[in-house]
Amino acid sequence: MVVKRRLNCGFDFSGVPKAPRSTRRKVSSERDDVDSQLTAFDLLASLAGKLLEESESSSTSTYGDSQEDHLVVKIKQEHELVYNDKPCKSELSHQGNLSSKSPSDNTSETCLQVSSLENDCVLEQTPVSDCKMALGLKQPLLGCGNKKEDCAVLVEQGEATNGLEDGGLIADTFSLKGPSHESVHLDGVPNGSLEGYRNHSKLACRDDDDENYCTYYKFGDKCNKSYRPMTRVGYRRIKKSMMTKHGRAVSRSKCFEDTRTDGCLKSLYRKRKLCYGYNPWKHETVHRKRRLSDKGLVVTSDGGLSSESVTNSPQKGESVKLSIKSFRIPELFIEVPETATVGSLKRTVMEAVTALLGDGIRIGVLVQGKKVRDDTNTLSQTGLSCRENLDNLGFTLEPGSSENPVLSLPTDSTNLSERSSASPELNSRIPLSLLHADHMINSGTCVESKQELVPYQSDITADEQQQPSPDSRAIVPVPPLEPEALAIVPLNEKPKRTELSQRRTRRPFSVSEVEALVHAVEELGTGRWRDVKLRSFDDASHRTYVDLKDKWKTLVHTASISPQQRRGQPVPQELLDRVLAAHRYWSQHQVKQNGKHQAAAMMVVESGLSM
DNA sequence: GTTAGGG
DNA sequence: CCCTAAC
Repeated sequence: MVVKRRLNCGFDFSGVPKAPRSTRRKVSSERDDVDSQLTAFDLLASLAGKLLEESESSSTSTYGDSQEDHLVVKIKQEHELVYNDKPCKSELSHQGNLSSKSPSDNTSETCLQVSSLENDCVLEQTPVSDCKMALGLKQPLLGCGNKKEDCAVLVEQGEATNGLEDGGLIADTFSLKGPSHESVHLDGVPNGSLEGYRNHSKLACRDDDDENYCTYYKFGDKCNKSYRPMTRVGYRRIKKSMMTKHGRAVSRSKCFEDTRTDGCLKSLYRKRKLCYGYNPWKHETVHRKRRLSDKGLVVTSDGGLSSESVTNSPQKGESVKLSIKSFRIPELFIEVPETATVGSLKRTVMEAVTALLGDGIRIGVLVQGKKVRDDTNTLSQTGLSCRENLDNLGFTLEPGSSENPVLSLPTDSTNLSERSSASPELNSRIPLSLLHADHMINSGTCVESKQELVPYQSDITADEQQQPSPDSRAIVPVPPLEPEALAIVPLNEKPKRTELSQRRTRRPFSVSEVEALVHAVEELGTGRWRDVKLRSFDDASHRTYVDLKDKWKTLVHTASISPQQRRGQPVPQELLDRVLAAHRYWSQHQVKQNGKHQAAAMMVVESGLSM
């Protein structure tokens, strides 16, 4: 099996096949110009940054709460088969040795908590000092909940990285620790149980009302090889969700059962800043750990970027008070070789997150788990006029835009649905990735779905999806908490490309582009695609010279077949004739001649003769 | 990093 | 558009 790495993040690839350039390039370079998009998140981030700056001088923030703030990166093994029917203990017994708690990192962090009060968005600065990363494993956690598929390994984040290559860690949970927590954090906080959250002994197993949660450590090749799902021998997939955590309990909304964590907006803000060239994460406050397998590793995040735990305060009059406790990073798929270092893993996750956020994020509103798509309705009309309902209010950070959208996509998916013959309501629940981009493009309204670029999944969807088929974790944006969508998702279908390396959105060449291409090739020939790119498509960042080469290839083919056989947007015959002429000419003259003008002139003559 | 060609 | 090989 060929191991494929999806990111180029400075791994040491020596000895292993290199990842395709096209893939490695993806994360970092294909979003250069996407930051111009002003999204709600931008506003939020800007506000956060502003307030952060202002508060840096006068740090009078609420320290009390801050110590309970921490960011947790959860990684969950997607292959529940690994754990099913296997006592956790047996897997754990010989695995306590990776523990390498490293309280050396004294990085001080500042988290921002966002709350909206009386229509004014207030950012409370809540410094979190000493966000340690101790990538060590705590003692094996022997407890195991009912849902073994949820078994995960908690790993303290830190500098300690050695030994992981050999560890054979099955599943992990990353946790960003708050200052007051020396121990492992569970990724879920029992309702209202901060004490339990802090209690190490209770960390072993979360047993929520909603779900039992087993966390444990698992090491050794035995685990790796014995229980590896047969479907993906060479890979490990780990569900990972990044979320912020807060010690105190918040909403009991069923919608956010696994996300009752407090927010650290700063984290998002900082990620966002990365997109602008500033990389505060270089200081590594992100805590990630990896799961290692014999060949590769896939880290994914849990579903949709759903803001969790919206709390509210008693309201008076018309106003609505709410606070956003946390945001979650959308689905992330990462593959790294097990020979990669932890540091490179960090970079990988960093790049993935950056790429994700860099494409822009939109805010979605959920009411009782249902996505509210009509932006025109008032809150009261949406049913958000009372406090009780506010408990069911949620937000999602949705995949935003891609670069240079042809048309601005509406913030809701109604538009997409309308193009389909089926009912909008139904289609609104269809994972966008299942709506082929080709269809949308060829349907005449050339709107590129932004959402197909960066999918997300809701917690429930992600979790439920992985159960019937580990490999079914398609990168499909499924509206959060709309279980109906599950019936549509082909669970048995094995998506070819998940992870980050999604296929680029198809961007048919326009006639003008074809004309420019033909013109350039007429002068430069067919062996200088880089020059063609620089000459005529230098400003089209989405057109690589490989694209141009490929397009020329198809143009030649198109020009060679009968018009009846051609598909897609018709290319003027005049251009096709020029294509054939240039192709003929350069096939004979190669690229050796530098006398471009002369060559071009000769070509014109010859093409004239042939025509 | 580019180019060429198959998929 | 992706992937790989070759340079």
